[in-house]
Amino acid sequence: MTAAPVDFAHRVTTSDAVRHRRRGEALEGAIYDAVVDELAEIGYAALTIESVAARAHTGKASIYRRWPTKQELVVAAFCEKAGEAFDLVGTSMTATTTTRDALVHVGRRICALVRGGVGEAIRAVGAESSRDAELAAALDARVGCPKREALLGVLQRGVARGEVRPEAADELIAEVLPAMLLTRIIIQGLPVSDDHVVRVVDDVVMPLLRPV
Amino acid sequence: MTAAPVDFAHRVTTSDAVRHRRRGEALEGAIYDAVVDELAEIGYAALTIESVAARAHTGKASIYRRWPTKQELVVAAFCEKAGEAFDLVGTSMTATTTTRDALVHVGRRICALVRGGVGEAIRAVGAESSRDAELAAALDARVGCPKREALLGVLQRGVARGEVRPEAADELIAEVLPAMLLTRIIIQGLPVSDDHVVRVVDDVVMPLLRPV
DNA sequence: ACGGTAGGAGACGCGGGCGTTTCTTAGTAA
DNA sequence: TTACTAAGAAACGCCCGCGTCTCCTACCGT
Repeated sequence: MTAAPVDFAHRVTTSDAVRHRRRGEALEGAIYDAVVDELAEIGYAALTIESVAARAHTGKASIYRRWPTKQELVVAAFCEKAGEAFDLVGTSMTATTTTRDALVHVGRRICALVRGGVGEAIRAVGAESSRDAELAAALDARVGCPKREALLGVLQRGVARGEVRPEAADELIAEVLPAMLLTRIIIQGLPVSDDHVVRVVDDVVMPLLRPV
Repeated sequence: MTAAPVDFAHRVTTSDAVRHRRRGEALEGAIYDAVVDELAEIGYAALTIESVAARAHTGKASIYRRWPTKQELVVAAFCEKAGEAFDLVGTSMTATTTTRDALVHVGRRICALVRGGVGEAIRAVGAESSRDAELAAALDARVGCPKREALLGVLQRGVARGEVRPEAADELIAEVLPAMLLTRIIIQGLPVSDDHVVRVVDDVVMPLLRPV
């Protein structure tokens, strides 16, 4: 015994402007954008699948078809946005770029990435990952590793150029720059200016690197 | 027209063990403990007023009577736990304590504080505070300021003892130690060993402080 | 030109936490 | 001792988001 059929004829499916119907990657991109905007505006806790669907002008079904849970959706959006951020570090250095300038560049890139909705995602997903080892591993592979390698790469290049003492090309030292920026942005919630990045590099990181 | 009165006579209000009925501070302390345990086990998102009440063996009304929202409850619990943490820094140093040992001590204290449920609280409340300036200010006054002052105090004391170069008694330098520890614990969700604290102090912070 | 597939939109039933209220009773102050 | 306040416990109605399902239709391959 099913319920009486509902009359759908009254619905207006096309608004006055003829709506372009997106598919595949174009749709996924729009959903990722909606996720990040939603994170920035209302935060992870208040974010719902329904709110994302509404903002992306799509149906809930199109989202559920791709990601089973809110968490997986946010992780996917986050990885998408964070993915290329560190790949570009290597390619943007020329032979004349000093280690110091490379570090400033990486610092700015971290800030740009983490500003807005993506920072929210880090907090929220990081919170989950402290209780979910699988998620923690996935995040580390996608974001942690690239970041570590990018920074270690800069330091090792510096050693080769004679700008960095060899013992300073170390995982712990490489963590200093991201740690200083991320605590500000994510834990304290303060904005970080370009000027601040420069100060961290010049007053904290570079003194640790310089050969005696 | 009200609903028909409900018969409450069937309720068993006293379990077999005679339950001690707490009041005032004793009750509040039990609720704070329940909040922190709940944060550590299921996280901020999954925490509900009902789950806290159940764990603390109290009624929801007793909680709503004190805190209007989940957020305020968690903030209160967090401040309670974090409150004294930094006050003790000054008193635990003797005349013979070196700057290096004082820093290790502060580092361990930060780790101990942030481990478990309190770390969860920082993440969650920090997330809110990026959208709520008033909350951000309250948190900074309760936790951020004491932390900064404690660390700057250690550095200034080091200057007086000749262990620290004067220009290093700086806000930015003082941030290095907490930044290195907090990113590990809160953002990456990794445990931090005593050994790691020592390495951060000896390999990162101390080299920044030493007089030429 | 023409199915088939997937997208936009939203109804639907369900579950769970919210905030309130009700009731009994333990502890406290007068 | 007695009156009063607040604690422990749970029922209640409400709202809201979940996950599914249905409907219409734009787009794509052939």
